Amino acid sequence: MVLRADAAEKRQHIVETAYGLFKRVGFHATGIDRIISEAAVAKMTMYRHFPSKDGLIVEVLDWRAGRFERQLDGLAEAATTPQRKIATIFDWYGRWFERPNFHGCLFQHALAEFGDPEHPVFKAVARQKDGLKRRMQEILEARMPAAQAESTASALFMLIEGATLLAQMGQGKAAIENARAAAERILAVRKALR
Amino acid sequence: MVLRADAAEKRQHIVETAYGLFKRVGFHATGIDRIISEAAVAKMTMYRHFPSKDGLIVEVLDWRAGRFERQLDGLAEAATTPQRKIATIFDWYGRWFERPNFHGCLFQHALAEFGDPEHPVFKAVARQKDGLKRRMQEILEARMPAAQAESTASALFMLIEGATLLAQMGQGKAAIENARAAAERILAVRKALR
DNA sequence: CCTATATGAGACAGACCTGTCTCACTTATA
DNA sequence: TATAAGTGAGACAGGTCTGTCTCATATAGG
Repeated sequence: MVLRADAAEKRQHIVETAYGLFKRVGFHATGIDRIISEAAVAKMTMYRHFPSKDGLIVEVLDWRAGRFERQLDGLAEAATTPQRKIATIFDWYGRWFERPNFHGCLFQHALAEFGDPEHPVFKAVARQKDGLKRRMQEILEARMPAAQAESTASALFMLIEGATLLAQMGQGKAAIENARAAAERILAVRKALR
Repeated sequence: MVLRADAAEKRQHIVETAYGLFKRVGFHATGIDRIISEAAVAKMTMYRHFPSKDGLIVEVLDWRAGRFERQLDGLAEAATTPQRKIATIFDWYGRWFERPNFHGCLFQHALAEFGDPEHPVFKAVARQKDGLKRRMQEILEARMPAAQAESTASALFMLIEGATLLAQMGQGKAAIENARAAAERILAVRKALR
């Protein structure tokens, strides 16, 4: 029972179309009818690929998280020092904030609409956020003890999430600059304490 | 044409009931029927007090923002130095995170569900967030030049918003500690540069 | 007492929601 | 060519949504 190539492509097309709508309109505010209409797909095609709307949301989030991780992996490869690896993450956010179709962080939005910690969407958000925090923590562990790396990564994470919020309110440019400056100070002090 | 005392109380009761539901359930996910049922109020009573659901949401946010500002005002009065005034804000968040009915920041959630900058709800969110950032900026201006106060306030704001996000994911205690430590370092460096 | 105001209860409209189902059609593979 | 998977189109069910409307009732002030 071979899955036809078309089927996989169509499935991915639904994911990306839903992604665009969820991002622009919101999760609850985006109806199934609108997703299938914009994707030019029959309703049953969508329901054959995904168990429910919530299931589709989780897949969209996981796909988006994977793309994010791959992009950061690529940037980290080119960076030589831990300090520069961290900088490339801030670079990524700085570029993201300036995109014309930037609408804030989809994971922050998902957390707002699905506040139940037992809900699969909540868990998908937690996976992505923990992934980013852990990524920075592991980078920092090359330069400081694990406990220090954790608290420092936590601070950098908070700066980035706060900057994303400011960016959604039209202050992205100043936010990423201030976040970067604060991060450099935190890291400089950490280094001095070593 | 005297407004009866009952009417004003009932109006406020609707606001606070809606607040509890929006906070726990979300904005789009909370229906009018549920609000009036929980408030034990007729539907027309609600629609006589508020022009629409969106109008009610804005009033809920403005009321919540006012309560927040008044609480911070009270804490700031007791604090002697700018440094301590800032600390009382972090204290407030630390206590908030530990509350059993903490469900994250209602304004962050509103921003997630109403992403259009022209929407009245978006503007209400921007007012609250700008208010917090400006509050910290004005405190810091007693100790540093305005430009430095702005970038420092921005960094503190980002730490707080990021900590709120972590708190919603069950890491409130560590988050506020790390945010406070990062803030102290940023302020210490700022002071040294003075 | 009498009148204006506020309310409770609930029907109602019109739209939208998720999810299921049928049926005809296309297309890849064996 | 024959078979089966995948699809498009759309009806359909059952529920929910916001917002309007009517009507009976309660109450406060003149």
